[in-house]
Amino acid sequence: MRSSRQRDAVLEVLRSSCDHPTADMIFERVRTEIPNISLGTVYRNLGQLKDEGFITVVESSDTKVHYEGNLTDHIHFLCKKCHNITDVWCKSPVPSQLAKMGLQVESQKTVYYGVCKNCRDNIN
Amino acid sequence: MRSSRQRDAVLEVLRSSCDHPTADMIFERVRTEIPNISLGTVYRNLGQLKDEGFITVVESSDTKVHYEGNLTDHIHFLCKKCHNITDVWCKSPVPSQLAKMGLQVESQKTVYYGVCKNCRDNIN
DNA sequence: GTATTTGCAAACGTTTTGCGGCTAC
DNA sequence: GTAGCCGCAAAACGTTTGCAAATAC
Repeated sequence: MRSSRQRDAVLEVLRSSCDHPTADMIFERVRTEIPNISLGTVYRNLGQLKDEGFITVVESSDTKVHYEGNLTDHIHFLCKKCHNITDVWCKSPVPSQLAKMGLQVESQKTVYYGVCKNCRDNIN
Repeated sequence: MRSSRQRDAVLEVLRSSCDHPTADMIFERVRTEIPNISLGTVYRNLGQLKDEGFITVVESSDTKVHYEGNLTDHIHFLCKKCHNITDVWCKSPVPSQLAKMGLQVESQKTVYYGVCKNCRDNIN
C-alpha cells in the first residue's frame, strides 16, 4: 500500500473522531481539507484501511456502514432513542463454552442496547 | 398488526431456520409454499416483524442483512474463513462499568471472530 | 518507468416505495 | 365498510467499478 494524501486524510479523520462516522460523513470532513476528493476515493480507501486492519466497522441502527479508527478494546452502547453510540472502555470475558466447542476467539464485538441517561432524563 | 398468510410464513421460515438467512433466502423458502409471494412483501414483513420485536438482525460478513427468529439468549461466532455463523447458547456478563455510567442494558449482541474448528482442521 | 491511486460518472445489488386491487375482521 | 395487506414494477439508496489522467517511488 503506497502512501497518499487522500488515504492519510481519511485515516486521520477517523482517528480524531469521537463519533462513528459513515462514508459520506468522512467524505464531508475530508473535503474541508481536500475539496476535490471524490466519494469513490473515500470508499476505496475505507476498504483498503479495513483490509489492512487500520480501522473497523461498527454495528449501528441505520443501514449505512459506520467506521471506527480507535482499535483499543472497548464495547458500544447503542441508545434506542437517540441512536447515539457510546464507547465504554472495558473488557468483557469470553465464555468458556467457546473453547470447549473448538472455537478460538481472535477478536470480538459487543453491542449493548438500552436508553441512555440523556434520553431518560429528558422525558420526551 | 393484522394476521396474514404471508407474514405467518415469513416468521415460520425464520423460526425453523438453523442458519441466519437473508431476505432473498427467506423469499425463496417462502415461495415453495406461496409461489406468487413478492420480494417486496417479504421485505415489508421483515421490517414489521423486526419493529414488533419478533425477529432480530444479525451482524454478518457480507453486505446483505441477515435475520434471526430465535430470540433466546445466545452469542454468535463468525468464522473469518468460511463466514459461517455458529450459535453458542450462553450468557456473557454485563460489565459493571455501564451501570456506573447510567447506561441501563436492555439487550445485547455479541459477536466473536476467529477461525472455526472445521476450517482449522481442513488446512486449505 | 511503472504500478498504484485518483476523480468522474456510470453501473450495481439490495432495499424501499407508490399504486390499484384484495383481504381480514 | 375500511384499515391494513398484497403483488407488481419503478425508484431510491449506499456502494462498487471502469476508465484515462495523475502520482508515488
